[in-house]
Amino acid sequence: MIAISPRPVPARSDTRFHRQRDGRCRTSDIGGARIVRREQHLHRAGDPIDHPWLVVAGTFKSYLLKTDGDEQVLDFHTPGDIIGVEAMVQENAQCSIVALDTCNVRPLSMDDPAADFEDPESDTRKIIEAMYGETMRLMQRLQMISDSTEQRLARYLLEFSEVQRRRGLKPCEFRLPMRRRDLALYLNLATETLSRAFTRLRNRGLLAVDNYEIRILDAEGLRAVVEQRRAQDLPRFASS
Amino acid sequence: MIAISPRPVPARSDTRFHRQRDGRCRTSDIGGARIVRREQHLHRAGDPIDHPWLVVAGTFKSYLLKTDGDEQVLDFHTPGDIIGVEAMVQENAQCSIVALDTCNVRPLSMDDPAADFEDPESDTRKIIEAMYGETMRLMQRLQMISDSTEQRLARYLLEFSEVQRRRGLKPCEFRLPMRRRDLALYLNLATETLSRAFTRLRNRGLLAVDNYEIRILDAEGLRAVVEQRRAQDLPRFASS
DNA sequence: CGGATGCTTGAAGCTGCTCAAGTGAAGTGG
DNA sequence: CCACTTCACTTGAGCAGCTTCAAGCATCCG
Repeated sequence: MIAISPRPVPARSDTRFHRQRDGRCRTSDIGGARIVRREQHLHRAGDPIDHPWLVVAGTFKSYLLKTDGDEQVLDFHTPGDIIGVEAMVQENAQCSIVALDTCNVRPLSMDDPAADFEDPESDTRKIIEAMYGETMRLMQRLQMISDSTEQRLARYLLEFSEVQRRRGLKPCEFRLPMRRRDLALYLNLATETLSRAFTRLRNRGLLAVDNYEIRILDAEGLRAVVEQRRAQDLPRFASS
Repeated sequence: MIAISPRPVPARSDTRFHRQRDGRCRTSDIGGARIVRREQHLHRAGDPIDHPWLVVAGTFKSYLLKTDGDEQVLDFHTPGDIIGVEAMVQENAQCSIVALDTCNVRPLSMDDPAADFEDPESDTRKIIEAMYGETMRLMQRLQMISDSTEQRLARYLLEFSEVQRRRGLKPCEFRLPMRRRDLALYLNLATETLSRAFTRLRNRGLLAVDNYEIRILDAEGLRAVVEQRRAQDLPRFASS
Protein backbone atom coordinates (compact mmCIF):
# COMPACT_ATOMS: atom_id res chain seq x y z
CA MET A 1 0.00 0.00 0.00
CA ILE A 2 2.96 2.29 0.53
CA ALA A 3 4.69 3.09 -2.69
CA ILE A 4 8.31 2.58 -1.75
CA SER A 5 9.61 -0.66 -3.23
CA PRO A 6 12.95 -1.84 -1.91
CA ARG A 7 14.27 -4.58 -4.14
CA PRO A 8 16.07 -7.34 -2.33
CA VAL A 9 13.28 -8.28 0.04
CA PRO A 10 9.56 -7.76 0.17
CA ALA A 11 9.35 -5.97 3.50
CA ARG A 12 9.86 -2.29 3.91
CA SER A 13 11.87 -1.92 7.09
CA ASP A 14 13.93 -3.83 9.62
CA THR A 15 16.85 -4.16 7.30
CA ARG A 16 19.12 -4.18 10.29
CA PHE A 17 17.86 -7.66 11.08
CA HIS A 18 18.83 -9.02 7.70
CA ARG A 19 22.09 -10.80 8.03
CA GLN A 20 21.54 -11.63 11.61
CA ARG A 21 20.80 -15.20 10.60
CA ASP A 22 18.85 -16.11 13.62
CA GLY A 23 20.21 -16.63 17.07
CA ARG A 24 16.76 -17.96 17.97
CA CYS A 25 15.02 -15.35 20.05
CA ARG A 26 15.75 -11.77 19.66
CA THR A 27 12.04 -11.73 20.25
CA SER A 28 10.06 -9.74 22.71
CA ASP A 29 7.79 -11.61 25.07
CA ILE A 30 4.78 -9.74 26.27
CA GLY A 31 2.59 -11.74 28.56
CA GLY A 32 2.99 -14.93 26.56
CA ALA A 33 2.60 -13.12 23.25
CA ARG A 34 5.71 -12.87 21.13
CA ILE A 35 7.07 -10.60 18.50
CA VAL A 36 9.22 -12.33 15.90
CA ARG A 37 11.18 -10.15 13.54
CA ARG A 38 11.94 -10.89 9.93
CA GLU A 39 14.31 -13.78 9.23
CA GLN A 40 13.96 -14.97 12.80
CA HIS A 41 12.56 -18.39 13.51
CA LEU A 42 9.57 -19.01 15.72
CA HIS A 43 11.03 -22.47 16.00
CA ARG A 44 13.00 -24.96 13.97
CA ALA A 45 12.18 -28.56 13.17
CA GLY A 46 12.99 -30.64 16.23
CA ASP A 47 12.73 -27.83 18.75
CA PRO A 48 10.58 -28.57 21.77
CA ILE A 49 7.13 -27.10 21.38
CA ASP A 50 4.56 -26.64 24.11
CA HIS A 51 1.50 -25.28 22.42
CA PRO A 52 0.24 -23.93 19.11
CA TRP A 53 0.29 -20.21 18.33
CA LEU A 54 -2.21 -17.86 16.81
CA VAL A 55 -0.77 -15.50 14.22
CA VAL A 56 -1.86 -11.98 15.12
CA ALA A 57 0.18 -9.98 12.63
CA GLY A 58 2.76 -10.52 9.90
CA THR A 59 3.47 -13.48 7.64
CA PHE A 60 5.33 -16.67 8.47
CA LYS A 61 6.80 -19.29 6.19
CA SER A 62 6.84 -22.92 7.31
CA TYR A 63 9.25 -25.30 5.63
CA LEU A 64 11.14 -28.55 5.84
CA LEU A 65 14.70 -29.35 4.91
CA LYS A 66 14.64 -32.37 2.65
CA THR A 67 17.22 -35.12 2.88
CA ASP A 68 19.04 -33.67 -0.11
CA GLY A 69 19.34 -30.33 1.66
CA ASP A 70 16.75 -28.54 -0.41
CA GLU A 71 14.00 -26.56 1.20
CA GLN A 72 10.36 -27.54 0.82
CA VAL A 73 8.10 -24.61 1.61
CA LEU A 74 4.98 -25.97 3.26
CA ASP A 75 2.84 -22.88 3.61
CA PHE A 76 2.59 -19.21 4.33
CA HIS A 77 0.74 -18.20 7.47
CA THR A 78 -1.08 -14.95 7.89
CA PRO A 79 -3.10 -13.38 10.72
CA GLY A 80 -5.84 -15.66 11.95
CA ASP A 81 -3.90 -18.82 11.14
CA ILE A 82 -2.95 -21.26 13.86
CA ILE A 83 0.55 -22.69 13.61
CA GLY A 84 2.38 -25.42 15.46
CA VAL A 85 -0.64 -27.68 15.87
CA GLU A 86 1.70 -30.66 16.14
CA ALA A 87 2.01 -29.64 19.79
CA MET A 88 -1.29 -31.45 20.25
CA VAL A 89 0.37 -34.73 19.44
CA GLN A 90 4.12 -34.34 19.76
CA GLU A 91 6.70 -32.68 21.96
CA ASN A 92 8.82 -31.40 19.12
CA ALA A 93 8.15 -29.23 16.12
CA GLN A 94 7.93 -31.03 12.80
CA CYS A 95 8.78 -28.08 10.61
CA SER A 96 10.66 -24.82 10.85
CA ILE A 97 8.74 -21.56 10.94
CA VAL A 98 10.37 -18.28 10.05
CA ALA A 99 9.01 -14.74 9.94
CA LEU A 100 8.93 -12.99 6.56
CA ASP A 101 8.31 -9.64 8.21
CA THR A 102 7.68 -8.43 11.74
CA CYS A 103 5.24 -10.89 13.21
CA ASN A 104 3.11 -11.11 16.28
CA VAL A 105 1.84 -14.35 17.81
CA ARG A 106 -0.02 -15.31 20.92
CA PRO A 107 0.03 -18.73 22.56
CA LEU A 108 -3.03 -20.93 22.51
CA SER A 109 -3.78 -22.71 25.72
CA MET A 110 -4.19 -26.44 25.88
CA ASP A 111 -4.60 -26.53 29.61
CA ASP A 112 -7.79 -28.49 29.66
CA PRO A 113 -8.06 -29.56 26.07
CA ALA A 114 -10.75 -32.10 26.76
CA ALA A 115 -13.17 -30.07 28.80
CA ASP A 116 -14.37 -27.68 26.20
CA PHE A 117 -14.14 -29.63 22.98
CA GLU A 118 -17.74 -28.98 22.03
CA ASP A 119 -17.50 -25.26 22.62
CA PRO A 120 -16.90 -23.76 19.19
CA GLU A 121 -15.06 -20.86 20.78
CA SER A 122 -12.64 -23.00 22.73
CA ASP A 123 -8.97 -23.09 21.81
CA THR A 124 -9.06 -26.86 21.61
CA ARG A 125 -11.88 -26.82 19.12
CA LYS A 126 -10.10 -24.21 17.05
CA ILE A 127 -6.88 -26.19 17.10
CA ILE A 128 -8.60 -29.32 15.87
CA GLU A 129 -10.21 -27.33 13.10
CA ALA A 130 -6.81 -25.89 12.25
CA MET A 131 -5.37 -29.41 12.00
CA TYR A 132 -8.16 -30.33 9.66
CA GLY A 133 -7.65 -27.17 7.66
CA GLU A 134 -3.98 -28.05 7.22
CA THR A 135 -4.97 -31.39 5.81
CA MET A 136 -7.39 -29.75 3.41
CA ARG A 137 -4.79 -27.30 2.19
CA LEU A 138 -2.29 -30.08 1.62
CA MET A 139 -4.87 -32.04 -0.33
CA GLN A 140 -5.45 -29.06 -2.56
CA ARG A 141 -1.75 -28.67 -3.14
CA LEU A 142 -1.54 -32.29 -4.13
CA GLN A 143 -4.01 -31.57 -6.91
CA MET A 144 -1.80 -28.72 -8.01
CA ILE A 145 0.88 -31.16 -9.14
CA SER A 146 -0.90 -31.77 -12.41
CA ASP A 147 -1.27 -28.04 -13.09
CA SER A 148 1.04 -26.17 -15.42
CA THR A 149 3.31 -23.41 -14.18
CA GLU A 150 0.89 -20.69 -15.21
CA GLN A 151 -2.04 -22.45 -13.64
CA ARG A 152 -0.23 -22.74 -10.34
CA LEU A 153 0.66 -19.08 -10.28
CA ALA A 154 -2.75 -17.91 -11.46
CA ARG A 155 -4.46 -20.08 -8.86
CA TYR A 156 -2.19 -18.78 -6.12
CA LEU A 157 -2.77 -15.15 -7.02
CA LEU A 158 -6.53 -15.64 -7.11
CA GLU A 159 -6.43 -17.30 -3.71
CA PHE A 160 -4.32 -14.50 -2.33
CA SER A 161 -6.72 -12.00 -3.80
CA GLU A 162 -9.64 -13.76 -2.16
CA VAL A 163 -7.93 -13.66 1.24
CA GLN A 164 -7.31 -9.94 0.76
CA ARG A 165 -10.95 -9.40 -0.06
CA ARG A 166 -12.11 -11.28 3.02
CA ARG A 167 -9.86 -9.09 5.13
CA GLY A 168 -11.43 -5.96 3.71
CA LEU A 169 -8.31 -5.06 1.73
CA LYS A 170 -8.08 -4.35 -1.97
CA PRO A 171 -8.46 -7.72 -3.68
CA CYS A 172 -6.79 -6.67 -6.93
CA GLU A 173 -3.84 -4.71 -5.67
CA PHE A 174 -1.50 -6.12 -3.09
CA ARG A 175 2.05 -6.79 -2.08
CA LEU A 176 3.33 -10.34 -1.98
CA PRO A 177 5.03 -10.92 1.35
CA MET A 178 7.50 -13.51 0.10
CA ARG A 179 10.42 -13.57 -2.27
CA ARG A 180 10.22 -15.21 -5.66
CA ARG A 181 12.38 -18.02 -4.38
CA ASP A 182 9.99 -18.82 -1.55
CA LEU A 183 6.94 -18.70 -3.76
CA ALA A 184 8.72 -20.89 -6.30
CA LEU A 185 9.57 -23.48 -3.64
CA TYR A 186 5.99 -23.33 -2.44
CA LEU A 187 4.64 -23.92 -5.93
CA ASN A 188 7.33 -26.52 -6.62
CA LEU A 189 8.91 -24.64 -9.47
CA ALA A 190 12.35 -23.31 -10.30
CA THR A 191 12.68 -19.61 -9.55
CA GLU A 192 13.34 -18.91 -13.23
CA THR A 193 10.22 -20.77 -14.27
CA LEU A 194 8.12 -18.74 -11.85
CA SER A 195 9.67 -15.55 -13.13
CA ARG A 196 8.81 -16.49 -16.70
CA ALA A 197 5.25 -17.25 -15.64
CA PHE A 198 4.88 -13.77 -14.16
CA THR A 199 6.21 -12.33 -17.38
CA ARG A 200 3.81 -14.29 -19.55
CA LEU A 201 0.76 -13.37 -17.46
CA ARG A 202 1.88 -9.76 -17.57
CA ASN A 203 2.39 -9.86 -21.34
CA ARG A 204 -1.12 -11.19 -21.76
CA GLY A 205 -2.45 -8.20 -19.86
CA LEU A 206 -3.73 -10.21 -16.92
CA LEU A 207 -1.36 -8.69 -14.36
CA ALA A 208 0.69 -5.65 -13.62
CA VAL A 209 3.87 -6.67 -11.83
CA ASP A 210 6.31 -4.38 -10.08
CA ASN A 211 8.46 -6.70 -8.07
CA TYR A 212 6.35 -7.61 -5.07
CA GLU A 213 3.55 -5.22 -5.93
CA ILE A 214 0.92 -7.03 -7.94
CA ARG A 215 -2.14 -5.67 -9.63
CA ILE A 216 -4.71 -8.04 -11.05
CA LEU A 217 -5.96 -6.47 -14.25
CA ASP A 218 -8.15 -9.31 -15.49
CA ALA A 219 -9.40 -11.69 -12.83
CA GLU A 220 -11.62 -13.48 -15.32
CA GLY A 221 -8.64 -14.05 -17.53
CA LEU A 222 -6.75 -15.55 -14.60
CA ARG A 223 -9.65 -17.83 -13.83
CA ALA A 224 -9.64 -18.92 -17.46
CA VAL A 225 -5.96 -19.80 -17.13
CA VAL A 226 -6.73 -21.93 -14.08
CA GLU A 227 -9.60 -23.78 -15.74
CA GLN A 228 -7.84 -24.40 -19.02
CA ARG A 229 -6.59 -27.90 -19.64
CA ARG A 230 -2.96 -28.24 -20.53
CA ALA A 231 -2.27 -28.20 -24.24
CA GLN A 232 -0.77 -31.65 -24.14
CA ASP A 233 -3.92 -33.01 -22.48
CA LEU A 234 -6.13 -31.82 -25.30
CA PRO A 235 -7.08 -33.84 -28.34
CA ARG A 236 -4.65 -33.24 -31.13
CA PHE A 237 -6.72 -30.99 -33.43
CA ALA A 238 -6.80 -27.60 -31.70
CA SER A 239 -4.52 -24.62 -32.15
CA SER A 240 -3.24 -22.99 -28.93
CA MET B 1 1.81 -65.69 -1.74
CA ILE B 2 -0.66 -67.74 -3.71
CA ALA B 3 0.60 -68.45 -7.16
CA ILE B 4 -2.47 -67.76 -9.24
CA SER B 5 -2.18 -64.43 -10.95
CA PRO B 6 -5.36 -63.23 -12.59
CA ARG B 7 -4.54 -60.36 -14.88
CA PRO B 8 -7.20 -57.71 -15.00
CA VAL B 9 -7.34 -56.94 -11.29
CA PRO B 10 -5.14 -57.47 -8.29
CA ALA B 11 -7.54 -59.44 -6.13
CA ARG B 12 -8.12 -63.10 -6.45
CA SER B 13 -11.85 -63.57 -6.15
CA ASP B 14 -15.16 -61.76 -6.14
CA THR B 15 -15.20 -61.35 -9.87
CA ARG B 16 -18.95 -61.39 -9.76
CA PHE B 17 -18.88 -57.99 -8.13
CA HIS B 18 -16.92 -56.45 -10.96
CA ARG B 19 -19.28 -54.69 -13.22
CA GLN B 20 -21.71 -53.96 -10.49
CA ARG B 21 -20.50 -50.39 -10.41
CA ASP B 22 -21.69 -49.60 -6.98
CA GLY B 23 -25.25 -49.19 -5.91
CA ARG B 24 -23.84 -47.90 -2.62
CA CYS B 25 -24.36 -50.55 0.01
CA ARG B 26 -24.41 -54.13 -0.92
CA THR B 27 -22.60 -54.24 2.38
CA SER B 28 -23.26 -56.38 5.37
CA ASP B 29 -23.75 -54.67 8.69
CA ILE B 30 -22.78 -56.67 11.70
CA GLY B 31 -23.25 -54.81 14.94
CA GLY B 32 -21.97 -51.54 13.54
CA ALA B 33 -19.10 -53.22 11.72
CA ARG B 34 -19.36 -53.31 7.96
CA ILE B 35 -18.10 -55.44 5.16
CA VAL B 36 -17.42 -53.58 1.95
CA ARG B 37 -16.74 -55.59 -1.16
CA ARG B 38 -14.39 -54.68 -3.95
CA GLU B 39 -15.36 -51.74 -6.11
CA GLN B 40 -17.98 -50.70 -3.59
CA HIS B 41 -17.75 -47.35 -1.88
CA LEU B 42 -17.63 -46.88 1.85
CA HIS B 43 -18.83 -43.41 1.03
CA ARG B 44 -18.50 -40.79 -1.67
CA ALA B 45 -17.44 -37.17 -1.35
CA GLY B 46 -20.39 -35.22 -0.03
CA ASP B 47 -22.16 -38.14 1.61
CA PRO B 48 -23.20 -37.57 5.20
CA ILE B 49 -20.71 -39.09 7.60
CA ASP B 50 -21.26 -39.70 11.30
CA HIS B 51 -18.01 -41.05 12.60
CA PRO B 52 -14.60 -42.28 11.47
CA TRP B 53 -13.95 -45.97 10.79
CA LEU B 54 -11.15 -48.30 11.72
CA VAL B 55 -9.96 -50.52 8.88
CA VAL B 56 -9.92 -54.09 10.16
CA ALA B 57 -9.18 -55.96 6.93
CA GLY B 58 -8.65 -55.24 3.24
CA THR B 59 -7.40 -52.19 1.41
CA PHE B 60 -9.26 -49.00 0.60
CA LYS B 61 -8.45 -46.26 -1.85
CA SER B 62 -9.43 -42.68 -1.05
CA TYR B 63 -9.66 -40.19 -3.88
CA LEU B 64 -11.05 -36.91 -5.10
CA LEU B 65 -12.54 -36.00 -8.44
CA LYS B 66 -10.82 -32.88 -9.64
CA THR B 67 -12.65 -30.08 -11.41
CA ASP B 68 -11.39 -31.37 -14.74
CA GLY B 69 -12.89 -34.77 -14.02
CA ASP B 70 -9.61 -36.53 -13.35
CA GLU B 71 -9.15 -38.64 -10.28
CA GLN B 72 -6.61 -37.72 -7.63
CA VAL B 73 -5.77 -40.73 -5.50
CA LEU B 74 -5.15 -39.50 -1.97
CA ASP B 75 -4.05 -42.63 -0.20
CA PHE B 76 -4.39 -46.33 0.29
CA HIS B 77 -5.66 -47.51 3.65
CA THR B 78 -4.79 -50.81 5.20
CA PRO B 79 -5.73 -52.54 8.47
CA GLY B 80 -5.04 -50.35 11.47
CA ASP B 81 -5.67 -47.13 9.57
CA ILE B 82 -8.45 -44.79 10.61
CA ILE B 83 -10.45 -43.29 7.77
CA GLY B 84 -13.10 -40.61 7.58
CA VAL B 85 -11.58 -38.44 10.32
CA GLU B 86 -13.29 -35.43 8.77
CA ALA B 87 -16.36 -36.59 10.73
CA MET B 88 -14.70 -34.85 13.68
CA VAL B 89 -15.16 -31.52 12.01
CA GLN B 90 -17.72 -31.85 9.25
CA GLU B 91 -21.02 -33.54 8.53
CA ASN B 92 -20.09 -34.66 5.05
CA ALA B 93 -17.27 -36.71 3.63
CA GLN B 94 -14.56 -34.78 1.83
CA CYS B 95 -13.33 -37.62 -0.31
CA SER B 96 -14.60 -40.85 -1.78
CA ILE B 97 -13.43 -44.14 -0.35
CA VAL B 98 -13.68 -47.37 -2.32
CA ALA B 99 -12.67 -50.93 -1.47
CA LEU B 100 -9.93 -52.53 -3.58
CA ASP B 101 -10.76 -55.95 -2.20
CA THR B 102 -13.11 -57.32 0.41
CA CYS B 103 -12.80 -54.98 3.35
CA ASN B 104 -13.91 -54.92 6.91
CA VAL B 105 -14.38 -51.78 9.00
CA ARG B 106 -15.68 -50.98 12.42
CA PRO B 107 -17.06 -47.63 13.54
CA LEU B 108 -15.17 -45.50 16.01
CA SER B 109 -17.26 -43.86 18.67
CA MET B 110 -17.22 -40.16 19.23
CA ASP B 111 -19.92 -40.22 21.86
CA ASP B 112 -18.01 -38.32 24.47
CA PRO B 113 -15.07 -37.10 22.51
CA ALA B 114 -13.96 -34.64 25.15
CA ALA B 115 -13.98 -36.77 28.24
CA ASP B 116 -11.15 -39.10 27.49
CA PHE B 117 -8.81 -37.02 25.38
CA GLU B 118 -5.81 -37.68 27.58
CA ASP B 119 -6.37 -41.43 27.62
CA PRO B 120 -4.00 -42.78 24.96
CA GLU B 121 -6.35 -45.71 24.37
CA SER B 122 -9.42 -43.58 23.78
CA ASP B 123 -10.96 -43.40 20.34
CA THR B 124 -10.85 -39.63 20.45
CA ARG B 125 -7.14 -39.60 21.08
CA LYS B 126 -6.56 -42.09 18.30
CA ILE B 127 -8.65 -40.07 15.90
CA ILE B 128 -6.68 -36.92 16.61
CA GLU B 129 -3.48 -38.82 16.09
CA ALA B 130 -4.87 -40.17 12.83
CA MET B 131 -5.66 -36.61 11.69
CA TYR B 132 -2.11 -35.64 12.46
CA GLY B 133 -0.78 -38.71 10.70
CA GLU B 134 -2.73 -37.75 7.60
CA THR B 135 -1.08 -34.36 7.63
CA MET B 136 2.34 -35.95 7.97
CA ARG B 137 1.75 -38.29 5.07
CA LEU B 138 0.57 -35.45 2.88
CA MET B 139 3.66 -33.45 3.78
CA GLN B 140 5.83 -36.34 2.73
CA ARG B 141 3.98 -36.63 -0.55
CA LEU B 142 4.57 -32.97 -1.16
CA GLN B 143 8.30 -33.63 -1.01
CA MET B 144 7.81 -36.39 -3.54
CA ILE B 145 6.97 -33.84 -6.21
CA SER B 146 10.62 -33.13 -6.83
CA ASP B 147 11.48 -36.83 -7.13
CA SER B 148 11.90 -38.57 -10.46
CA THR B 149 9.59 -41.35 -11.57
CA GLU B 150 11.97 -44.05 -10.42
CA GLN B 151 12.51 -42.41 -7.09
CA ARG B 152 8.79 -42.22 -6.46
CA LEU B 153 8.28 -45.87 -7.26
CA ALA B 154 11.35 -47.05 -5.35
CA ARG B 155 10.31 -45.03 -2.33
CA TYR B 156 6.80 -46.41 -2.45
CA LEU B 157 7.94 -50.00 -2.70
CA LEU B 158 10.35 -49.57 0.21
CA GLU B 159 7.58 -48.06 2.30
CA PHE B 160 5.26 -50.88 1.38
CA SER B 161 7.96 -53.35 2.27
CA GLU B 162 8.44 -51.71 5.64
CA VAL B 163 4.72 -51.94 6.40
CA GLN B 164 4.81 -55.61 5.48
CA ARG B 165 7.72 -56.17 7.81
CA ARG B 166 5.98 -54.44 10.69
CA ARG B 167 2.98 -56.68 10.15
CA GLY B 168 5.13 -59.77 10.37
CA LEU B 169 4.76 -60.53 6.66
CA LYS B 170 7.54 -61.07 4.15
CA PRO B 171 9.05 -57.66 3.53
CA CYS B 172 10.57 -58.53 0.17
CA GLU B 173 7.79 -60.49 -1.44
CA PHE B 174 4.28 -59.17 -1.63
CA ARG B 175 1.27 -58.48 -3.74
CA LEU B 176 0.32 -54.92 -4.56
CA PRO B 177 -3.38 -54.46 -3.79
CA MET B 178 -3.98 -51.77 -6.39
CA ARG B 179 -3.93 -51.57 -10.16
CA ARG B 180 -1.20 -49.77 -12.03
CA ARG B 181 -3.59 -46.98 -12.82
CA ASP B 182 -4.37 -46.34 -9.16
CA LEU B 183 -0.73 -46.42 -8.15
CA ALA B 184 0.10 -44.10 -11.03
CA LEU B 185 -2.55 -41.60 -9.95
CA TYR B 186 -1.27 -41.86 -6.39
CA LEU B 187 2.29 -41.14 -7.48
CA ASN B 188 1.11 -38.49 -9.92
CA LEU B 189 2.39 -40.22 -12.99
CA ALA B 190 0.92 -41.45 -16.24
CA THR B 191 0.21 -45.18 -16.22
CA GLU B 192 2.69 -45.69 -19.03
CA THR B 193 5.41 -43.85 -17.15
CA LEU B 194 4.87 -46.02 -14.09
CA SER B 195 4.99 -49.13 -16.23
CA ARG B 196 8.30 -48.05 -17.71
CA ALA B 197 9.66 -47.40 -14.24
CA PHE B 198 8.79 -50.96 -13.19
CA THR B 199 10.53 -52.22 -16.28
CA ARG B 200 13.68 -50.21 -15.67
CA LEU B 201 13.97 -51.27 -12.03
CA ARG B 202 13.44 -54.86 -13.12
CA ASN B 203 16.08 -54.59 -15.84
CA ARG B 204 18.54 -53.30 -13.30
CA GLY B 205 17.95 -56.37 -11.21
CA LEU B 206 16.39 -54.52 -8.30
CA LEU B 207 12.95 -56.10 -8.63
CA ALA B 208 11.16 -59.14 -9.90
CA VAL B 209 7.78 -58.16 -11.25
CA ASP B 210 4.95 -60.48 -12.17
CA ASN B 211 1.98 -58.21 -12.50
CA TYR B 212 0.92 -57.47 -8.95
CA GLU B 213 3.39 -59.87 -7.39
CA ILE B 214 6.56 -58.01 -6.48
CA ARG B 215 9.82 -59.34 -5.19
CA ILE B 216 12.46 -56.94 -3.98
CA LEU B 217 15.79 -58.39 -5.04
CA ASP B 218 18.06 -55.55 -3.99
CA ALA B 219 16.70 -53.30 -1.25
CA GLU B 220 19.99 -51.45 -0.99
CA GLY B 221 19.85 -50.73 -4.67
CA LEU B 222 16.35 -49.33 -4.28
CA ARG B 223 17.48 -47.12 -1.43
CA ALA B 224 20.30 -45.87 -3.64
CA VAL B 225 17.74 -44.96 -6.29
CA VAL B 226 15.77 -42.99 -3.71
CA GLU B 227 18.80 -41.09 -2.43
CA GLN B 228 20.27 -40.32 -5.82
CA ARG B 229 19.88 -36.79 -7.05
CA ARG B 230 18.27 -36.36 -10.42
CA ALA B 231 20.70 -36.28 -13.31
CA GLN B 232 19.60 -32.82 -14.34
CA ASP B 233 20.25 -31.53 -10.81
CA LEU B 234 23.86 -32.65 -10.86
CA PRO B 235 26.82 -30.55 -11.93
CA ARG B 236 27.49 -31.04 -15.59
CA PHE B 237 30.60 -33.25 -15.46
CA ALA B 238 29.48 -36.65 -14.23
CA SER B 239 28.41 -39.70 -16.17
CA SER B 240 25.24 -40.64 -14.25
C1' DC C 1 31.08 3.68 -6.25
C1' DG C 2 31.50 -1.44 -5.75
C1' DG C 3 29.71 -5.61 -3.76
C1' DA C 4 25.84 -8.32 -2.66
C1' DT C 5 21.43 -9.94 -3.48
C1' DG C 6 17.61 -11.11 -6.13
C1' DC C 7 14.96 -10.92 -10.41
C1' DT C 8 14.82 -11.60 -15.38
C1' DT C 9 15.96 -13.49 -19.81
C1' DG C 10 18.18 -16.70 -23.16
C1' DA C 11 19.76 -21.31 -24.80
C1' DA C 12 19.98 -26.20 -24.59
C1' DG C 13 18.83 -30.65 -22.80
C1' DC C 14 16.16 -34.14 -20.37
C1' DT C 15 12.05 -36.13 -18.26
C1' DG C 16 7.58 -37.43 -18.54
C1' DC C 17 3.36 -37.02 -21.30
C1' DT C 18 0.30 -38.24 -25.22
C1' DC C 19 -0.87 -41.05 -28.86
C1' DA C 20 -0.83 -45.48 -30.86
C1' DA C 21 -0.13 -50.25 -31.30
C1' DG C 22 0.76 -54.76 -29.41
C1' DT C 23 0.40 -58.55 -25.76
C1' DG C 24 -1.69 -61.61 -22.40
C1' DA C 25 -5.45 -63.29 -19.58
C1' DA C 26 -10.37 -63.83 -18.36
C1' DG C 27 -15.01 -63.94 -19.45
C1' DT C 28 -18.73 -64.67 -23.10
C1' DG C 29 -21.47 -66.87 -26.38
C1' DG C 30 -22.17 -69.84 -30.17
C1' DC D 1 -14.37 -75.96 -26.96
C1' DC D 2 -12.88 -72.07 -29.32
C1' DA D 3 -13.40 -67.45 -31.60
C1' DC D 4 -14.30 -62.95 -29.86
C1' DT D 5 -14.51 -59.18 -26.68
C1' DT D 6 -12.75 -56.75 -22.94
C1' DC D 7 -9.57 -55.08 -19.86
C1' DA D 8 -5.13 -53.98 -18.08
C1' DC D 9 -0.45 -53.65 -18.78
C1' DT D 10 3.52 -52.90 -21.80
C1' DT D 11 6.35 -50.82 -25.33
C1' DG D 12 7.56 -47.43 -28.93
C1' DA D 13 7.78 -42.70 -31.10
C1' DG D 14 7.48 -37.92 -30.91
C1' DC D 15 6.76 -33.78 -28.58
C1' DA D 16 6.61 -30.05 -25.08
C1' DG D 17 7.32 -28.05 -20.73
C1' DC D 18 10.32 -27.43 -17.11
C1' DT D 19 14.99 -27.34 -15.37
C1' DT D 20 19.71 -26.06 -15.50
C1' DC D 21 23.41 -23.17 -16.72
C1' DA D 22 24.85 -18.67 -17.81
C1' DA D 23 24.64 -13.90 -18.37
C1' DG D 24 22.57 -9.41 -17.68
C1' DC D 25 20.02 -5.98 -14.98
C1' DA D 26 18.19 -3.46 -10.94
C1' DT D 27 18.25 -2.18 -6.22
C1' DC D 28 20.18 -1.53 -1.81
C1' DC D 29 24.03 -0.86 1.38
C1' DG D 30 28.41 0.14 3.14
